[in-house]
Amino acid sequence: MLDIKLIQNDFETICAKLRKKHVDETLLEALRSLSLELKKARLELEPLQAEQNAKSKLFPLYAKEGKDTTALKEELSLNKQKIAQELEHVRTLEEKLEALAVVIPNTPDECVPEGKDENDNIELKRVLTPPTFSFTPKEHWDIDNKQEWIDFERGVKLSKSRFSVLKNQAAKLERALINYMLDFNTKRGFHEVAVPYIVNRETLMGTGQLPKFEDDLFKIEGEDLFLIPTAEVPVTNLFRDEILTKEELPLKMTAYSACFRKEAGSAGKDTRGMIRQHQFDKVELVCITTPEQSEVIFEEMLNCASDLLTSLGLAHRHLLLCGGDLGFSAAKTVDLEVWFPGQNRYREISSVSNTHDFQARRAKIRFKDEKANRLVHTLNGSSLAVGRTLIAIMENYQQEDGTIAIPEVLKEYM
RNA sequence: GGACAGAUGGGUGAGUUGGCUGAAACCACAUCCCUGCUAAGGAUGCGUCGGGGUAACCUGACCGAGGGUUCGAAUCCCUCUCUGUCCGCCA
Repeated sequence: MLDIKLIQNDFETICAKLRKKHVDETLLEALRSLSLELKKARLELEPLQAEQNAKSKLFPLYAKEGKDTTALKEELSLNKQKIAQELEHVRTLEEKLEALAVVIPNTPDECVPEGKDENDNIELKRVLTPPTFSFTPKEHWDIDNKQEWIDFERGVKLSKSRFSVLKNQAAKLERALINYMLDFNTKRGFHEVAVPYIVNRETLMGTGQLPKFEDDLFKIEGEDLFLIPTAEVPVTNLFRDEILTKEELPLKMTAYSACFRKEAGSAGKDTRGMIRQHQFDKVELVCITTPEQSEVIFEEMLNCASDLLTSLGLAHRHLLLCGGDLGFSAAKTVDLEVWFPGQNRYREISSVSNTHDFQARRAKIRFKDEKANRLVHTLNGSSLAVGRTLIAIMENYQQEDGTIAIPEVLKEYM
C-alpha cells in the first residue's frame, strides 16, 4: 500500500512515479480526494466525541453533589445521534479509501527504466557463456522422449494439464537440488524456515496478492484459505503485525516450498514441457531490513541466486525490469534468466525484488528506531525455481547419446 | 467433531457488582546517578495508529474481531474467530 500522506502532500511526485507503471491517474486522483474528504469528516466527528467523553464524566460528579442529570442526559442523547451519523459517514469513506488503496501498485524505484513490457527490460550482465554442442541440442521433452524422467501424460491423468510427474533420476535430482540450494543459501547466512502451504486472506493481503489477483490463486473450497503461490507469502508474513527491534534486523531467511498458481491469463503459453506448471517447487529468499540497508541486501540476494546458477554451471543473464514489466508489489526487480540450449534462448529462473515499505505498510511490519517505529523494507527472491533448474540442467547437460550428466556440485547430493 | 475454560500493552499478569484505568504490579528495555567489578542499588521514561500545534501541549480510536445496551463498557448482552484442557479421530 502507498503512503496516503504522500498522496495528500506530494501528489505530483507519486503520479509521476506511477506513470512508469502505467497506472490510471483518475484512480490516484480519486484516492487523493477521498483521503482529503475523510480527513475533513474526521475533523467534524472528533470534537463531538470529545464533548461526549468530557460531559459523560460529569455524571459521577453530579451524583455526588446531588444535582439533577435529566437535562445533561438529554443533551448527550442528542449528541450521540449526531456522532452516529458522522461515524457512519467516516466509515463509508474509510471503506472506500481502503478498497481503492489496496489495488494501487507500488511506486517504482528511480533506477527502474521506462518501458511497456518485457522487451524493454535492460540486460545488466551475462554470466558464463552458453555451452556449445557437437550436435543439435534438444528441448527437455525431446531428450526424455520416453518420459523416463518427466511423465507429462500421467500428470495430466492425475490432475489436469500443466501437472507432471517426476520419475527416477529426475525425482532424485529435484530432491538433490532443493537440498543443495537450501545448503547454499544457509552458508550465505540465510536461516532456513519451513512454512504452511495454505494461508488465510490477511496473509495474502499483506504481500499484495489479494485482493487484486484472487483469480491466480487456488482457493480451498468452503474456507477463506488459499494455496500459496510462493513461499514469499508466508515467510514475509511471519512478522505481520509485529514491531521488531533494530538489532534483530536484517532478518535473512530461506525456505523451500511447493508453489501453486492457476496461471490465469497464460493460456497457450509454454503449454509443452515443464516451464509453466500449476504446481512447482521453489527455494525462496526473504529479507526484512531497515530502509537504509535494503539496497545492500538486495545485491546480496541477487548475488546469492546468481552464484548458485554459476555453481551449477548454468549460463545466465541479469535483467533489470522496466516499469511496465514490474510486478504489483515491487519497487525494483532483477530477473535472472538461464540459457536453454534446446529453446535457444534465455528463460526466467529467478526474480529478486525489493518492495521497499509497500508490503510492510500492508502487513504492518515495523521496527523500533530510536524514538519512532518505522516500517521495514521487505525483499524476496527465488534461489531458485527448482523445476526450471531441473530442465535447465537437462538441456545444458544433455549428451549426444541422450543421457544427461549431473553437475559436479550435485553429485554428493544424488 | 463433542464438552468446558480463556483471549488485556514487548512478556507475566491485575482490573469483570459499568464512571478520572489506555489500563496496577512485576519483568524486560532506554537514559541518568551511585558503586565498582561482572553482580547489585537508586531516579526517570516506556502501548499502537491517527488529527491539530513551532513547541509545551491538546485531542480521537483501539483491552481477540464484529455488532448491541448506556450519558458512559476492558467490564453487561449477542455473533464469530482463535487458544488451552478433557473426550473422539488420526499421519
